[in-house]
Amino acid sequence: MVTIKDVAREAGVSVASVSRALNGHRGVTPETVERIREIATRLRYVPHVAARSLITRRTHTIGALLPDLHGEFFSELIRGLDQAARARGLHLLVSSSHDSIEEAATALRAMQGRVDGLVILSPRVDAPFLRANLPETTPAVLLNSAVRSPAYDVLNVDNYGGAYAMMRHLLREVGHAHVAFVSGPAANFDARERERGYRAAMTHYAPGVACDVVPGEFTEESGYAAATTLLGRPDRPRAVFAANDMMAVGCLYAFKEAGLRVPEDIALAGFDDIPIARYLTPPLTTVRVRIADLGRSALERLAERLDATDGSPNVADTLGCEVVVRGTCGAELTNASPA
Amino acid sequence: MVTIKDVAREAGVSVASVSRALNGHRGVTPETVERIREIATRLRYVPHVAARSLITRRTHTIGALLPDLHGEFFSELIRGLDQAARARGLHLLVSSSHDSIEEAATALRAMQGRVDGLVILSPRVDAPFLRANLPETTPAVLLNSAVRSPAYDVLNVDNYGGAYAMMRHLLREVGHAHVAFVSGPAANFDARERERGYRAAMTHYAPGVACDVVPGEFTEESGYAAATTLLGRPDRPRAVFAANDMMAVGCLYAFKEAGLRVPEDIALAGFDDIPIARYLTPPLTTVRVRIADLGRSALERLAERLDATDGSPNVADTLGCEVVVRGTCGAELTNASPA
DNA sequence: TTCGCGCGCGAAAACGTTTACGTTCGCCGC
DNA sequence: GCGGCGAACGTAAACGTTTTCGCGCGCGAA
Repeated sequence: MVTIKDVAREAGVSVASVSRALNGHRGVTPETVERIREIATRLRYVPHVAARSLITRRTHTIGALLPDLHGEFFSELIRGLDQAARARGLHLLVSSSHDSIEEAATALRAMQGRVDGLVILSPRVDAPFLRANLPETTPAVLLNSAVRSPAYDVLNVDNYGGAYAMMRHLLREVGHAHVAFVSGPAANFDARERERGYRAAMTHYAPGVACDVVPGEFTEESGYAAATTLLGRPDRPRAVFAANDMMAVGCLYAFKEAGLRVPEDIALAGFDDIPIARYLTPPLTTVRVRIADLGRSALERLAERLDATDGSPNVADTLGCEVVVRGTCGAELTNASPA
Repeated sequence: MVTIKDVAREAGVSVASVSRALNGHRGVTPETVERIREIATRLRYVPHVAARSLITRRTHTIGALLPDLHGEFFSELIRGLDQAARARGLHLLVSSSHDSIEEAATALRAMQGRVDGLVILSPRVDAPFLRANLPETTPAVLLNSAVRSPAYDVLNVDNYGGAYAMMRHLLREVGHAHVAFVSGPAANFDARERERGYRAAMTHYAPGVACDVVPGEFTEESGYAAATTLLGRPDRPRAVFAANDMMAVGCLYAFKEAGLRVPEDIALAGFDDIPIARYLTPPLTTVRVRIADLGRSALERLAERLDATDGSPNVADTLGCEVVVRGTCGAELTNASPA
């Protein structure tokens, strides 16, 4: 293995000069820099990462702590994180699929000293947990978290706004008089925000109409079950808004089984825009979230915090999302008919 | 920050004893071990990773070099890698979305010294590339690679076997007399293997019938285009096998547009079992690959190699896949009709 | 001429571990 | 009683960097 000493010897200078030259510090003439550079590349010198971070106390690595999430969401998030990290010369250490909070704690502890900062996405993580498991010197940005603390940056998808916008679309633009809502698990922050958006939009765009919330669990099966209860009522709703796409899929299957036409007999909308959404028949109207952007922003926020030596104030911010109109909401039907 | 010295001082022993005690080496009495352990946890001592790997020359981290792949494949692979890594106390450094080979090279170089070993999945990586960019001391296992070299472990999905099995199903069990094949990009190793499986099965199960291969690019659009050319022929095929699911999706849309019923008028099969597959109408018959298992195996292979000081011989191995019969191949039609 | 100052550079300390090598001591066999 | 030996433990070197400090020197200003 070739070390900095070999380069120094070959160049006839001290190791200090080599270090300075290669790191672009001042105190070495341009000619010497050039010579050292040339020799370093010729010898294929690569600085020893551990030795360097032993003294600089920087790893140039950021950790991603993720729950057991699947499919597109996961890969899009990593894609965003990875791209932004590479652009800044940082590395990405991932640790995913933590079902339990204990697992997350050990994972967090194991990352200790390996990372300069953390991106944390976990529905169960709260402030006390972080205080207990995260050394306060390590900066962290929390994704989709209910935590509001000056100690951490928080970056959320605008679940409230997205749900509100979808409801606006259904009630005002498509013209449904009433919309039922299939909610997500109560413990989930995203789910709560989406329901809040539903309720707010109902009171605004359908004043006097009572909210109609059926519980779900973010799974296809729970969506199917929720749809079944809705259809079992004497007055079945003419439009259903599911708090995520998987439940919307469950609803769609239940509706088809019941012989209902979507969207003519019953309209449907989801949330997330998973890739499946556009391949359903009919394609699912839903709310798109730019996951990769979320990851990118998170990493950039973190990188800034690492560069800034002083503590600029931590902030909570949200990332917008947009309504994608496809086949299930009945928008074409309304547009086709004369206004 | 609390170091090993603090623990030593508190326990009234030397740093050497602390190191030995905490690492489970012999040469220290059980009572002392216990005392040191207790003090270490009380002081929340965490060994400094960089200092340790500076001298042990181990990072306990493995790197994953991945191309720009999307969706389920990516996340499933990482899931498998991550689980196996965690089980062995290893960490996972990912670097993904490398379109060009140059990008992959810099990524590989940047991982130098940060990882003990590598899992590499990249259609473009070949032996010369690895020799040039990978220090030969770093073990690597290659995923879905055409490389056959004693220097590297190779772990492949059994694309040949999967394609062969699907063709056997279509020709023999469903009873199609002929099947057309939409191939993938020629540069892609997976694609070539799948085509090889198609051809072999044709000569075996449909001797005398000529192979019928239409080029595709693994994209939905190319699948749509391929289907259009097939339908434009005077004698359109009664069954089509697409080299991956996305192209099958494209075919399905083309068939529907042409007013054909699937599978009554034309049968269809894909390869990969992406999540979309089961939500298509009708659900897509395809070949399932256990991606997470692939990741798990890769990491375990690598971990073994790291533990084994001597060079056990490197091997090339394949991971099986299975035919999943759904709606598009026409199997129920045949089964419903009297044999 | 002289003083000071900045620049280029080298020597060496420091970072926190692991581990090779001593040293002490108790014990066992003769 | 004595030599030898192994167990328990300490000392210090080593890993490869970065960075502080100091030194010499050239140059501009007084």
